[in-house]
Amino acid sequence: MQRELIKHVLERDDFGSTVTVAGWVRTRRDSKGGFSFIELTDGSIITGLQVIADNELPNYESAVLRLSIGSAVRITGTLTESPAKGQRIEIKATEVEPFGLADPETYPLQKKRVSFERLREIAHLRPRTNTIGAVTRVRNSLSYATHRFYQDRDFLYLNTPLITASDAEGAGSMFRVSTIDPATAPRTSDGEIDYAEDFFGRPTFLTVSGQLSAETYALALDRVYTFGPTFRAENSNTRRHLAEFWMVEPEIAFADLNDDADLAEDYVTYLIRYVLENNETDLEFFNRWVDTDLLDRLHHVAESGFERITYTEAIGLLEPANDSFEFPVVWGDDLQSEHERYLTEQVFKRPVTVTDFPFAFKAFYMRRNDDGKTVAAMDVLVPGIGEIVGGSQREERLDVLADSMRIKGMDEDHYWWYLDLRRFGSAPHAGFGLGLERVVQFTTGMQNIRDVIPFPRTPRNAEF
RNA sequence: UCCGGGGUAGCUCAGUUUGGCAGAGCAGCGGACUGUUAAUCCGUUUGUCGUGGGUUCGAGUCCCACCCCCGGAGCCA
Repeated sequence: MQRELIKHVLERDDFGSTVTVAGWVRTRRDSKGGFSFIELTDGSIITGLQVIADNELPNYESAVLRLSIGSAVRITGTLTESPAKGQRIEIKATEVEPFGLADPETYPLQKKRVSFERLREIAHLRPRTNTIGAVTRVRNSLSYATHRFYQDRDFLYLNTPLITASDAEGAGSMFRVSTIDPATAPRTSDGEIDYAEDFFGRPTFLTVSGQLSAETYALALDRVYTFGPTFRAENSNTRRHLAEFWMVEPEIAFADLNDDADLAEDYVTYLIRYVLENNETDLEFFNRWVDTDLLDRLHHVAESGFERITYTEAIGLLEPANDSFEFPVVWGDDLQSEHERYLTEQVFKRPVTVTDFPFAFKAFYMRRNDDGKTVAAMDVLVPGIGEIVGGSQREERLDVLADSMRIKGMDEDHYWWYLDLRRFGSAPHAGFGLGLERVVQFTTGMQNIRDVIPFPRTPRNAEF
């Protein structure tokens, strides 16, 4: 169907030309001067296009006056310089072709602001709002920029499995994948459900990370990245957690923790600069309506970069402020949210990369440092969100890895292929995971992660 | 899962302290006005007070149980 996207129409200045647009009515205002104003949006840009519909139109009474917020319509008209403030151009309609109308008595969206909580209950209609439309465009930009960043650096895009048999990757509870009907489940002699009879002949789950799979390809093809959905069955009820979210996981061979941190910081900086350059109108909208410090903060990060400190240095910075914390700062304990916030929001006022955490509370695959106490791990923390990146240099020494697994109480037999990577042609390598939704939050100022993914999956919520 | 706050008109909320006629703004609808743009002005319709029990002459309000939402914590990205 012939029509031009509004974002392109708004750039034209060939007044007098004929243009056709299609979209959804945002508002209609009738003038007794004998015409109506129609504001039309089509999702291509946050700005609406103003259409003047004169009552000389043959279907003015039957069509134009029935257009209310949410109605779909195609309009052909003349590109005109706008005589009034508020817009540079407008369309003087010569043809108005309505599609589906929207009964204003029952259409849930209003001209006025609708709360984000309410919009989550009508997630199928919320993409029609300014905010969710802008979030969607920024999210798209971040996805595109991700591929550009890694492709430009010779990374291979790798698809790792969503269904996995590793039941202890160490990143929280998993969703079981099964074709067994609980009512007629096959049982073992001791009464347990017999997963040997299940589809894959063993217990299987939705992945909590593609990392272990990605390592196998990094140790063959040098540099890879995954970009896909990830699942956590935790009963998390916070504005920072989802049961289904999207993660980007690069994995690089012949690299140490410093290379890893460099890559993470370059990548996040690239993302921020990309949306600053390509989503200007959306970011201005967020800066005005959602978070008035947003643009200052993004420019500041894009220019001043990241602070990088070790866990031990972080403890040293936190200890003088111990009185202000609910949880005391102790070397050997993991950093609490309040500690992370203090570092990014009070001490440095910008993103902070914390490295070299104690071995005791980190994952088995992280490379043990020479001090015997810490591992080559890193977290990238940002103001307002907390952790957006978690990564490490991987343990490439077979004997040390096996030792770590024993200490963590893991069954080496389940990881025979992972250990094989260390038996044959092992090499130093590193990687990290970046939470896409948390970056969307950081770059839009949106407070709740449920509003930066099209259809959020959280405990008790899978309606849409 | 734990702690705190909340659930009353289509939406946002007041009313709960001290039990006594179910309220306001916005939206919608009707009208006025106007190159308008969160338009403005006048008029007007709208209720399973989250659900189920209980106390009481009488419960939105008090008691008990449960459900859901939001924020904080934990888990993490």
